[in-house]
Amino acid sequence: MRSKRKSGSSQVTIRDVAKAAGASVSTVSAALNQSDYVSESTRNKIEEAIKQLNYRPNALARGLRLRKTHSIAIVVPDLSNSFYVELVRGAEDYSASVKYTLLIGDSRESWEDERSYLDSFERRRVDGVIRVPALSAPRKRTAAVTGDIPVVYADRFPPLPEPRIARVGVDNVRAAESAIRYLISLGHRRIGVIVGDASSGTSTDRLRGYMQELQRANIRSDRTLIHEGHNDVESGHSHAMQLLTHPNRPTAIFCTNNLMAMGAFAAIQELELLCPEDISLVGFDDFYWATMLRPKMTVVSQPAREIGMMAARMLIDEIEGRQSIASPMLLGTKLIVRDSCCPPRFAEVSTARVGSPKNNSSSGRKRAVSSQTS
Amino acid sequence: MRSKRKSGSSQVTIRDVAKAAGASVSTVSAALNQSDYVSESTRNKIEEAIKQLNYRPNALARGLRLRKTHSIAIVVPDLSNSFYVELVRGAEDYSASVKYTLLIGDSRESWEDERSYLDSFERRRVDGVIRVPALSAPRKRTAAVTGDIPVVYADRFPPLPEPRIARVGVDNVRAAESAIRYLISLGHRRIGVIVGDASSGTSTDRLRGYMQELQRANIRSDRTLIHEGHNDVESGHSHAMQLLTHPNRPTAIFCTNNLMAMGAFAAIQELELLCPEDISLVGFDDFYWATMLRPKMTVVSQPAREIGMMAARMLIDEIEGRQSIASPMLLGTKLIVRDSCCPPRFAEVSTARVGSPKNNSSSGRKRAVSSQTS
DNA sequence: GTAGGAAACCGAAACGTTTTGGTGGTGTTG
DNA sequence: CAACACCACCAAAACGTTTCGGTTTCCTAC
Repeated sequence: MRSKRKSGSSQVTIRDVAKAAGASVSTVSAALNQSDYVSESTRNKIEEAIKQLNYRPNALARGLRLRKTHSIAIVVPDLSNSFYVELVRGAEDYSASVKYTLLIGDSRESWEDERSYLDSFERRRVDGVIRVPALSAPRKRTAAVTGDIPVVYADRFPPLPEPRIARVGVDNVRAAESAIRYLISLGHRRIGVIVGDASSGTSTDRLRGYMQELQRANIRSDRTLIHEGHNDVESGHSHAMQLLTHPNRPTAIFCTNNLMAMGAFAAIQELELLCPEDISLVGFDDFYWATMLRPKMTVVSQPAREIGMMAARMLIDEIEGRQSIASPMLLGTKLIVRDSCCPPRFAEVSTARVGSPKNNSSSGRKRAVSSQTS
Repeated sequence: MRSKRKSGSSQVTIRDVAKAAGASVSTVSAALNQSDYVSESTRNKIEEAIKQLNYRPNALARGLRLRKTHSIAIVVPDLSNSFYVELVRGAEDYSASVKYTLLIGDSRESWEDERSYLDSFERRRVDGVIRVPALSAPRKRTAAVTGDIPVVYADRFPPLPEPRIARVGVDNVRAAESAIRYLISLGHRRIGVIVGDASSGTSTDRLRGYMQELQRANIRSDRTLIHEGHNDVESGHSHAMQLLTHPNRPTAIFCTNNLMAMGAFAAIQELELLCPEDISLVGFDDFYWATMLRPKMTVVSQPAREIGMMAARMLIDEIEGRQSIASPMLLGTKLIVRDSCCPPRFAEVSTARVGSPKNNSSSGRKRAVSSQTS
């Protein structure tokens, strides 16, 4: 009973074109793939026929025959995070420039969804896929699901490198270090950190950067200052709440992704604390709204678009059997200083110091103040 | 010289499965499509073989044979706008629930890009497509590019309805009316509006709502208060600047999309005006950051996800030849009152009023105040 | 004991491309 | 004139599925 499409011509094929142009199927095909020998006159006749019949080549048949679809896929964990939209656009731009189509998947941090996307892409025989694994994705080799096709990891990657799988992202350790170094330079000694889910390598790296930089400055790390969230606004909010209502609260907070930074920002506002006077805040990933908030947020920004482009490039290089960039390709981050940080109000610096408390207390305070006015 | 994939089995096909299971190709196919008669024992053997060989059905071949891919596509104009991400997710959720795959395109408001997406989807023989046309898309019938496949318009649609093409969105006239009515009830008389590109029907509808509501309140509309932007932050910013630096500036501004509202918000901040005391602001589309700004922004919110779901539903209904919802399906909007509006400071109400100025001035202010506290 | 029919399976033809290996026809060269 | 190269074109065989019609086997009923 189901009424099918339109009336007449259900599908116009290359055969129809051939007939109309008085040529053979193979000639039409040759003409289409603008190679091989086909005379000017027949080429014209063919183009005419194509326009006439409104012929659309069937990519399914083509892909089937060629065993190649000229398409790649990307699956990101959260399209509502502008960082990933930027990343996708980078990948899109590069693929378009080399005539590949990009298919997009949004796993919403669910391994189930990611798996189903990968599966669907694999059935569709994409030539390769860029993965930003969901947090809940298994950390073991997932060859089972991606099968035989080329993969590159972007942004996040599993702890131990897999043989034939390229990676591109940023140096998260150094990125975090730069943020912490900056805070320390302002005089902060009690710095809280809200990292993402430990299951993502990025979070552990960023935490490591935090630790290392503290250590370098001879600041004892305090476990109560380290909170683990889930890369979303909610957890940023709740963990910031905990940090801020702690009796001996930090003078600065570093959030390792933009959504958690937003949550922390909201928490600060709710508690009616002054930012940056009462509490300094550093976020991760630059995003448009960061400049729209008051105070404008200081962040360490990642080259999202470049990561996407690089990932696509490395993937397509691999697909076409070209030698590509060296695998763990790490791009640089940038600390963008805006208005959400300043020296701590009462240079609590002192209390964290190692030496005799009183001396350091006063000198520490002076130093902090002077560093503020400088 | 190009090194192909892996080593051995380039592709395992249904034939391999058949061989391994000691069955025929047709039986395996029957087993896969869980219909038809196939005995328990052979079904088991087949499943065993599938697992063993890690067989993945080839969607290309399947689609080719079936002339149906069980996939639909959506192309939205701006993935960095959370409204469209929500819309996409709605479509995704519905399609997934009925076992369709959703392909996503992000045209970035460029007709060239949109066209190329549509083309690519069409070649891929998706079963249908949801379009949110780019602003620069031609307003005439675009059958040429979508060819024969079912289409439904979501959110935006061309001025005159096309015969077999369904539409789903919101009633933009009433949505705008509700915003303006609210502002008027607060006592505003000079209300600026920044609408999107006139080429999208949504913008003209929203402008019409604005006009109608003013008229209903006997307020003469002032052409200098009407600005046409481009649905992006930049133009929101610049037009708000113009409105706010105007000698006789409005007491309230209504922006017809979220990005322009952000731009206006930024402009207000830059001019160091107090919102809402100096200037009230109403945005369009709810978005997460709206609650994070100070003041929290009052917006008219659209059911983005539902629009996406509806669009997918209507499309798939049409694909499967089912009777669907009546075509111009308009969902309701909601005015979400937050903190970005209050009665105008000097009830300039009076000047716009028709009757005796002084009376209305004072009464207007009082009324507004009470309506706010209620 | 045989006709009838259901159950379980199978072979082969399509779906719309690309590609391989040809086939004539036309110049050019020794 | 034979040999050869080259040009423009074509027929047919894949690519990996699904489906249509047919075949075997086995049971039941008369």
